[in-house]
Amino acid sequence: LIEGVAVGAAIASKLYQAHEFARLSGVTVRTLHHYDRLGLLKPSGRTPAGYRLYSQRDLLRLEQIVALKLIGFPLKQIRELLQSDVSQMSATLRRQRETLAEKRRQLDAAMNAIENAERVVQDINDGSEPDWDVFRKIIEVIEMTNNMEWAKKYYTEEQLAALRARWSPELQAKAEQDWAQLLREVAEAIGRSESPASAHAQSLAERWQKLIDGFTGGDAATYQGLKNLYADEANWPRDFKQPFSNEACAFIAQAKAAKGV
Amino acid sequence: LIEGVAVGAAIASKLYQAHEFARLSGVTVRTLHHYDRLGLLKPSGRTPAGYRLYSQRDLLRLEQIVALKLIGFPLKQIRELLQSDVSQMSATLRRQRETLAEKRRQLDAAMNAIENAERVVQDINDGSEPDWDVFRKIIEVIEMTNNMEWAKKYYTEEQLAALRARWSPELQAKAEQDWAQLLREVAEAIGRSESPASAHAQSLAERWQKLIDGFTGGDAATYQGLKNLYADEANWPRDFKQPFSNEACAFIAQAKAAKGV
DNA sequence: GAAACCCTAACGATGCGTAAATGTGT
DNA sequence: CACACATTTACGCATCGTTAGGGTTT
Repeated sequence: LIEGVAVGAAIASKLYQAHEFARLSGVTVRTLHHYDRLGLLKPSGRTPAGYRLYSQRDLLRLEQIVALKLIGFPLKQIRELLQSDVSQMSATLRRQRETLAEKRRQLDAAMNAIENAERVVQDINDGSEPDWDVFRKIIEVIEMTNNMEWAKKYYTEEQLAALRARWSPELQAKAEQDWAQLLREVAEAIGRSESPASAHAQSLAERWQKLIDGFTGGDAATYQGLKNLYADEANWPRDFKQPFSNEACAFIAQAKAAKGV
Repeated sequence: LIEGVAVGAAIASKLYQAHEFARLSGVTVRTLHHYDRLGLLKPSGRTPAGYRLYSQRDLLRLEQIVALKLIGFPLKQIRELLQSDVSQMSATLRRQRETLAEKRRQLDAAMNAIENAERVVQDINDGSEPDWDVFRKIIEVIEMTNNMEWAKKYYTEEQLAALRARWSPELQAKAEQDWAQLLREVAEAIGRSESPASAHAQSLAERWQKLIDGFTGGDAATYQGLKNLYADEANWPRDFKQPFSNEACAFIAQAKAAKGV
């Protein structure tokens, strides 16, 4: 008698057991359980023993779910989308595309960093340097690449293209050394209370400018971008450390100002 | 006395409390706890009260962790990497780059599907069709785009470029209708036990070939790719359903064979 | 009786955010 | 006394995979 009811229902529209339905739709039975518990896709019926029974309409809904999942929507949002107004789909799709685009940018940045690190490994393996040094440089390159990603917003596309063409990890390494040396000398000059107007201070200021030009390629617009970057301290990432002290910067600024005198 | 010990340790190398260390390194205190529990970064010491104390060396290690996380390594793997041989870094980096590349491909596929869906929404909004129809088409387009992603591996880059240039969602819709109509007629012909050599069967076979040519653009190499795709049944995704029945396919094949007779 | 399904319940993995409850003292 | 910071413990999130234990029978 009870079976008769189930058969009667089955006549109305073929009902599938979990595994059939799963094969039909390309998902696993576990996934069906999951969606059931989330209230995302409740089976149309149950057998007296509690077995889930899915209908054709369930299949349609599941296909919608799978399609929306394909384009990256989380299940929670899919549940809302499936009962929301279609007129909002346009905006929703656009937002989702932007979300994915952002993820893609991050992936690209990471891949960029890896490529740079791989280049360092290549270069160094020939020199057979100590392990810890190789590793340290890898980390450095990754951090640097990341910093550059962040700094990108201060430059235009053309400026970035020019930078990429000119600025290699080797140049970066050389520049870091030069900056370290120069900053040491500036600190000494400040320690000796040298006048910013002195000939020595002027030569330091000149070297300072040369290092900057080495980075900007002498391009005024790029230089402006760099200045904007340093001025926008409020938006620096927490792990960005100004490479020079404020005193050193002030000293050089005074030296440059004194030049005209 | 006990404090004296802590101070003594602090003299050896400045030690930081959790929140100082967190600010210094750009992570949260919670993250430090997490890494501690994972055994990824144990603080160098503890105060008598159990407060974590971090040293400069800890900072170095944390920077390494952060850098490796930046390029997408999971924490578990980072722990292994930090105690593994540097000589394997090259291969590890390459694998990681490939992993990220795969993720990027999936993102691209999803964005592609969204873009196609957006175009459908645009086109349909003008016709002011019923909501359910709009939504159904969106889902269809997403599924189709996904199928195309999967099918890509059967074609060369040039073939795909040509396909993209020629094959629009509109053409796809038209083609689906045409195929449905043709398949109906073929099924009827089979039902009537028509001879594959009959004139009617020949015309059906001709239309069949025309539809295929419409997709391949008449290019023989693309046609071969398509045949490879259908031959590689073992690798079809679970949700790919052959658009035609085996009987229909056999009937057309016989009709083509009979043509020469 | 056995094969082949079904069910629910619950842990695992990923990387912390966010309390809660409680102790310390930079 | 109170403020700021510390500690441990544990739930939450997202999406199922994977047993485990125990019924049902397309």
